[in-house]
Amino acid sequence: MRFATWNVNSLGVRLPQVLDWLAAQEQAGQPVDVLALQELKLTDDKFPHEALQAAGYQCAWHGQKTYNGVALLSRLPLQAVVKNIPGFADEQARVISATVGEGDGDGTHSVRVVGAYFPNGQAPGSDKFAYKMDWLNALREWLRQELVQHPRLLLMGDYNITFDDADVWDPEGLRDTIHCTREEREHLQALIDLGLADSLRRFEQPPKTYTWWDYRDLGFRRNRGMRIDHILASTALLPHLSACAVDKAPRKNERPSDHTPVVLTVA
DNA sequence: ATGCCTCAGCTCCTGAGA
Repeated sequence: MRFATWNVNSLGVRLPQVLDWLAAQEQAGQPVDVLALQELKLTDDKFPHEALQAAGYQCAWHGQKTYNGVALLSRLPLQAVVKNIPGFADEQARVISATVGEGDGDGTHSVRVVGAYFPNGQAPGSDKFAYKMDWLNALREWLRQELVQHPRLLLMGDYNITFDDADVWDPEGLRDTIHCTREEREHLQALIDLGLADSLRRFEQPPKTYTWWDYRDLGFRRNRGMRIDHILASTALLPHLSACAVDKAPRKNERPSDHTPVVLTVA
C-alpha cells in the first residue's frame, strides 16, 4: 500500500492537480491508496467528494472557511473517522483520522491513519506560537493513547517543524526562526519518543531534500526550501516500510501548491 | 528587509501562510 500527504494550499484551486497526480501515479503502476490533504480552505459543503469518488477514492473531510481544513482520500473504506483531537477544544479544523483496511486498527492488516495540519506558529513569542505549543501538547497526549489502541499507526501531514539543520536550506540564516526553534523540535522529538519514526530518513535521500519552497524569490528554482511535511510510522509498522520519497513533480506545475507530496510504501 | 508570492474574502486591500 502507498500512503501520501500533501498540503494543497486550497483544494478549490488545486483539485485538478490532485486528480492529475493520482491518475499519474496509477498509470505508473504505483497507485496511491491513501492520501492525506491539508489546507483545503473550504467549508464542508464545498468539498469535491463527487469528483474524487469518480476517481476511485472514498473521502472523509473536516473543512473550514478560508483557512485550514483536512481530508483523507482512500481506495479502501475509511472506518471510525475522528475529527480533530478529542478532548482539545479547537475552532480550527486541523486533524482527521480513520482506519484503513480490515479490522479496527488493531488488526493485522489495517492501519490507523492520522492526517494533520500542524499550526504554523508565525513567530516565537507570538499568541500563535503559544497556540502551536498547546496544540502539540494535546496531540502528543492523545497519540500516546491512540498508539496503545492502534499499534499500526501513521501520522502524516504538514508538521510545520523541521527536524534539524539538514531540513533547512539556510540553517544559519533561519536559526531559531519559526519551524526551526528548539522548542518546536523538542515537540517533534517527543512524538518520536512515543514510538514513532521519521519514514523518509529510513531510506537514502538526495541531499537538500525539502517538501516546501517559498513562492517568492524563485524559492523552488533555487531549492531554497524546508522539509516540514512528514510521515511518522509506529514501531509496529517499521518492518513493513519499503520506500519513502518526496515527489517534486507537482511543485513544477503551473499555479502549484507551495508544498509537494511525500509518499510512503508499506509492504 | 516591515520586501519578494499566493489564496480567500463582506475582494481593488488585508491577513495569513512559512
